[in-house]
Amino acid sequence: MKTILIIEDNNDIRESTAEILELAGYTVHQADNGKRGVDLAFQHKLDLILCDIMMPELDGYGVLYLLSKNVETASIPFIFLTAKAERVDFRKGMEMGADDYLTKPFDDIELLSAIESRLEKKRRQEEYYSKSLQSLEKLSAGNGQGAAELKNIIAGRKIRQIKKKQVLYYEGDHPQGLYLMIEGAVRTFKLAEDGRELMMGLHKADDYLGVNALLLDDAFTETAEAVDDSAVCLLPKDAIINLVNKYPDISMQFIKILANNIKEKEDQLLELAYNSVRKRLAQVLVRLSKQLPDPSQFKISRDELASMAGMATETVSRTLSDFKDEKLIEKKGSHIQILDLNRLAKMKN
Amino acid sequence: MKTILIIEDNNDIRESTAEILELAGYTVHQADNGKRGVDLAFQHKLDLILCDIMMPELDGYGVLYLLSKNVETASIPFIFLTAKAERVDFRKGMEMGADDYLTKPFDDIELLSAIESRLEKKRRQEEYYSKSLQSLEKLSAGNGQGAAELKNIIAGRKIRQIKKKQVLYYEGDHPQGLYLMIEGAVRTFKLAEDGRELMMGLHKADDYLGVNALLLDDAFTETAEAVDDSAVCLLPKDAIINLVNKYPDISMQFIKILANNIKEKEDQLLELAYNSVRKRLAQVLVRLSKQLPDPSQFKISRDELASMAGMATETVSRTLSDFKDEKLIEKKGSHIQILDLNRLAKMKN
DNA sequence: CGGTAAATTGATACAGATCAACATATGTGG
DNA sequence: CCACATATGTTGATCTGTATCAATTTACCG
Repeated sequence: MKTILIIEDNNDIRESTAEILELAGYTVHQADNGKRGVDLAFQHKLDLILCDIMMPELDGYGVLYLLSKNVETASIPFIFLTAKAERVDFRKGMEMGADDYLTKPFDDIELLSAIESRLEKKRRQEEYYSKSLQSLEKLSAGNGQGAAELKNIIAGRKIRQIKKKQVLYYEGDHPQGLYLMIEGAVRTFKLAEDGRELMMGLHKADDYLGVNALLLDDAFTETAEAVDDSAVCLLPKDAIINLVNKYPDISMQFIKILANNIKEKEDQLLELAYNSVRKRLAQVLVRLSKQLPDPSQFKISRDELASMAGMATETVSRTLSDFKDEKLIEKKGSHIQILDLNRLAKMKN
Repeated sequence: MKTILIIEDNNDIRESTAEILELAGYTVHQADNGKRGVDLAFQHKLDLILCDIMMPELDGYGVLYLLSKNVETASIPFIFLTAKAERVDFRKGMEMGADDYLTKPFDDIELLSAIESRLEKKRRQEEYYSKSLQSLEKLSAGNGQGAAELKNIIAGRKIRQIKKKQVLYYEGDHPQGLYLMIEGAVRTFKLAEDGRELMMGLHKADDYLGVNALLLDDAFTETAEAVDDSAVCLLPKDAIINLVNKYPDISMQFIKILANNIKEKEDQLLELAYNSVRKRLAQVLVRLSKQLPDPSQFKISRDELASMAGMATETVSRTLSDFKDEKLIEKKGSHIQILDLNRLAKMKN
């Protein structure tokens, strides 16, 4: 039977909720503060967590943060219990990776249906993505012995859902493992001293994330944030390091990833140093069109474009308007449609 | 006894020179055009090459170019034979890596002493650098089995001298192997479409060059040019690839090099995108001070600084003058002395 | 010591940032 | 489903940092 953890400082609420769940046939663990909750989550194999936001010691956000940083607990469905359905809180929680919200007071039906629907969703997702995983196997490429083991590791890992705008990891965090993207898109960026951000890369299905930090055994040098709802698979650090040390075909694979990365960065440097804003933006559009699922049209904010091309958002706006006048693109709001990719790619300074 | 190859289309000159050399006790091979000369150079183990510049089929520069691209022949002393001692020719030849010039007509004494002095120089250099190699061994670091083999490879390789401004390889060339810097400094740069160059890196003793291209088995994406007279050691491609595939400690070493490289490039990107010219130049000076042998003072042209910081040479001039006024540096011609490294490093936008 | 290359300085032009006002989209609650 | 609110995008006016062009001055090397 499924196991559920309740983290809630109010004894009445916690115990009555536990009672309901036990009656419904779940195994229940209880924690009366965040710290204990995290401890319990690490000790037991859980299927779902209910967690209050406002708590002494360690609040709900803190719990979620700690759990999401650990490989084992990151993919456990997480439902917040909250007194007032405050807008801000809701957003913040969802952005951090909570799966649902329950507003107190809730009745039995509300509670049980939220839990069931969440567990069911999880199940369906796992089923769905196990298919994606199979298509990925070609990625962990080839014939070597290492490739086979890598496939095993990938197949055995849970898949983690990431909602749009949610952060996968922050610059300065230490890597838990290697992220393999299953679906969606994630952007990585660095922050300048003045807070402006510069996009370093855009990653889609089949890409590895955090290769650098993992292999150097150092902190992340970039922040990774989901552009769309995405799915990633976290391959544990030790297993990967082990594989790299054991199988030349695997280490060669990573070497190639790194070396290609360098090439890209060098090109970006050259571009940034000597190309006009016009040309830079055109290149960004071309790159996006190649990397995003639909090559002819996509949604992207001016802010993101600006941080990709290293310029001001207003300038992006103006330049896009120019492009539109020149029949290179069509645009409406944040929706951009490429009309003449060829001419964009050949744009001169 | 030493073996010498003469490449010269004029039969009289070639044969009389060969005669002199044979009388002096050298083994002599002769070629009456560039192509045949290159063939002979690949077939025989040579100690020195004499080569005419003006020849049909393949001229002296072509011969030198082809030989310098091959691992086996790159370090053979190369002396040009030339009719008029034209300044331009001289420069060009020396920049391409010729070791000496003999102006026709030359007498026996001139010829023999040039050859002897060149062979002697070579010998002394090898002796000198074999010491450098020993100090390098710590580089091919550590304890693994691979490290030991790498040491062997390095110890067995000839050392190649590179004169200031000489090009080690061009963007688009295919790598022969991996360059390990023994002494001096080499800069790598990329060319923008309009011909301006952007410096990607500055490499000094103990650095590997061309890691990227070699491991990707692709063309060089940058041009490498000596900043000072330098010495490099060319480790043959096959041997390195072999080592990487065989020993995890070696592949890990390269992975670290690549990953660190990416980090650097990312920082440069951020810098280039959002920092003022002032700050960028300051950072470049700081980086130079860290990478060059003498941290407090060095010689560098405004052009090079400009291409490192991605700006116009005039702007470099102006900014350096500002720095001087602010007592951050002292300068005279292309000679720069750092006065306040700390304040330079902390320069704000 | 003279000729050439490199560095400096001044004047000017202009791309793109910034500030500000406004328009349009997007999402939410009634 | 509409109306409101907030976020996002657009456009205009202005300012500024840096490139560019041109004229000297200074360094460098045989």
